[in-house]
Amino acid sequence: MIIIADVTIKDIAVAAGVSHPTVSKALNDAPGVNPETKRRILKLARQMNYVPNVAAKRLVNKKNRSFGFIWPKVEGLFFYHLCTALQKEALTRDIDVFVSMAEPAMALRNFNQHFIDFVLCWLFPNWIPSADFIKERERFKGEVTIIGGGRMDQCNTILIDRGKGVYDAVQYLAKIGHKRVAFVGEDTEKSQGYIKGMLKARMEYDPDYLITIVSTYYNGIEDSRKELYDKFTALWHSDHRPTALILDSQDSAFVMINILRDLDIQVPDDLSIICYDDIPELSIYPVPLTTCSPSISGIVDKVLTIYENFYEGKSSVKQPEEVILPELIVRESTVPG
Amino acid sequence: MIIIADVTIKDIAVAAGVSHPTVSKALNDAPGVNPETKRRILKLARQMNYVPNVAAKRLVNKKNRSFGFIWPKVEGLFFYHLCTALQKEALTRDIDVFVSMAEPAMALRNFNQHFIDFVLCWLFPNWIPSADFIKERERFKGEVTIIGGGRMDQCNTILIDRGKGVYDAVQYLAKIGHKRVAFVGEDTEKSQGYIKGMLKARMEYDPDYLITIVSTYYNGIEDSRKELYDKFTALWHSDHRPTALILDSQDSAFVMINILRDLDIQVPDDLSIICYDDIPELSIYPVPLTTCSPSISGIVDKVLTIYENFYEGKSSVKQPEEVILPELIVRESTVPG
DNA sequence: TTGAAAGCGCTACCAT
DNA sequence: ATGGTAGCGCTTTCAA
Repeated sequence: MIIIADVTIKDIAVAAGVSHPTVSKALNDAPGVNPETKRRILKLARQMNYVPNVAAKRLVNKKNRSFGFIWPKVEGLFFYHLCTALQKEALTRDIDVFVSMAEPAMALRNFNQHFIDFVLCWLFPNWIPSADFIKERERFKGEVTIIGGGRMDQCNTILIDRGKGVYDAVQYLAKIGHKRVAFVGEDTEKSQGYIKGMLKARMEYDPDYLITIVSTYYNGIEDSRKELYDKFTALWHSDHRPTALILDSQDSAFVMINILRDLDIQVPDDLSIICYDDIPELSIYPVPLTTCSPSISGIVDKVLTIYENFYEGKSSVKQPEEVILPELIVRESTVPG
Repeated sequence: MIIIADVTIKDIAVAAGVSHPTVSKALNDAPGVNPETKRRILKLARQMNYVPNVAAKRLVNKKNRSFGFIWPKVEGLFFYHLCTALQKEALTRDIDVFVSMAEPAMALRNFNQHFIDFVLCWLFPNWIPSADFIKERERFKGEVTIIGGGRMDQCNTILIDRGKGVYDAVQYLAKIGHKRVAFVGEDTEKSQGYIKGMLKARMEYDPDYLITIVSTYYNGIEDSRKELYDKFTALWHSDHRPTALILDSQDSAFVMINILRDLDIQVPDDLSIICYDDIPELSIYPVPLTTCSPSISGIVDKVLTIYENFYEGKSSVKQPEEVILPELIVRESTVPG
């Protein structure tokens, strides 16, 4: 490979017959440079193909418009779509986005080393900061925003009221006449919201309606499917067959819809369905699914607003915390029950 | 926010009672440091939470064991799994991985600005370098490896012989007795491999067997599904109904398997199936799919080997180019025809 | 084996 | 308005 020595401000200084600090000022729109001199320097810089050395710049001062996202250790397409949306919007604002799939403390450290000064970290409600994470956050030059349920000192927080989202979904089903609503998913704030929603709506509740499973991520898809299949068929053939089903994630949806097909259960005629997470892939099912999901564009907006505040220096950890409420999007998988 | 000044090698030097060049040598495994001194310095560095300043390192032309991956603008889970595998293996080798979803030239520029000095870029065979990409590659301090079919001067290349992969898949089907094999997918090297394979195997070929579709990514899933549904049912009810089907991607698989269900076609009894791309999600189907796919761990190995060569300085753009051949993994979706 | 000094490209400060 | 100088954190050279 041919190595071409980079043009430096000193080279430009020589060519322009000025000193290198003057070139630096001209190039950085700093005050105190004769307009005529500045014009000459700028022109020369262009002609000579000058490219600033970011390492040298960085060694002297710090901030830059960059953004790091720490991808949680969770399968699924939601985060892919979030990243895509984030990248797209950040581009219009001239922010460089990087994604790390490393464990959070490590990711934060990597971002710090590489001068990324705003980090968004998706963490779940059961997360508690590890000693490493705390250390890295202290060392981190910029700002950290935690979204998804995790909390920590010195970090902005965006909560997602998943419980309320599912609660609302249950109320909607009640409103359109359903009496027996089941829930499939992990035991989280979502299942809690489901139970509260059932109580509030005075539905016919039976413990069998709450089908909790372990994430396919930990359990393997095959095993999850089998467990779910057994539990669900038992419920389906019982005397309290549900008329509607809430799926707590795209994860459970993929498996569950598959099971429904095997059992020849028609959606929505035999069973109405609401699925948490709204991603395009869900539309491969014959029936467009009613979903309950935090809006990706809403998340992106909120996060980039925090970013801009940080960049302007107006930043500080906010109280009260921001909360995002999942929205219900009614499509064809739900009918009056 | 509490600002804690970074600890530098000078701080360590003071603590260790040596000079900072000695610390530098110790930290970089350079020769000429008393083992005892070195041990002390290393321990101190750990205790003091020393993190090297990559900008300063870069200023003196040093590499920093970082790796950037440019995620192609394609939906699908394959790249997610690739990233995960890459991250995992890189961790064991102490390499920091960053992912960018920006357009390639922009991504390269961002990586350069942030001192990431090895970039892997997934690009398809029809890709031709944009002026911007060429410019950014020239400016880029480190090394660029292009994988997936794209090529460019000054870059390492890893090709994937998708055509041969599909060709081999056809030969396998021929070997187990199939006579009429159809193909569903985009018009790419894969469909070319399919045609060559059909000719070689002296199969009963009919143009109807080649069902080309536009990626769901550009077309929308609904439209793709409808188009595919029409074409396939026509073929299925013709007098030359296929006994086996090759799907060119997870993308077409998701849609096609859905269609097969609607038509009540049983896999593999009524139809054998081979799918390109081997990802865990495909296992949600009742029948484990026979797949034909570049091995993710193979890709990771190959790429990290190139990385290590680069890091050791033994690097140069290799000729001939490396080629990865997709592997056939026979599962239950194919039976003798 | 060790360390003093130079220098990478840049910006900040303070003279001029 | 301009430029000399110092210094960011690091590696390299070379003398001790």
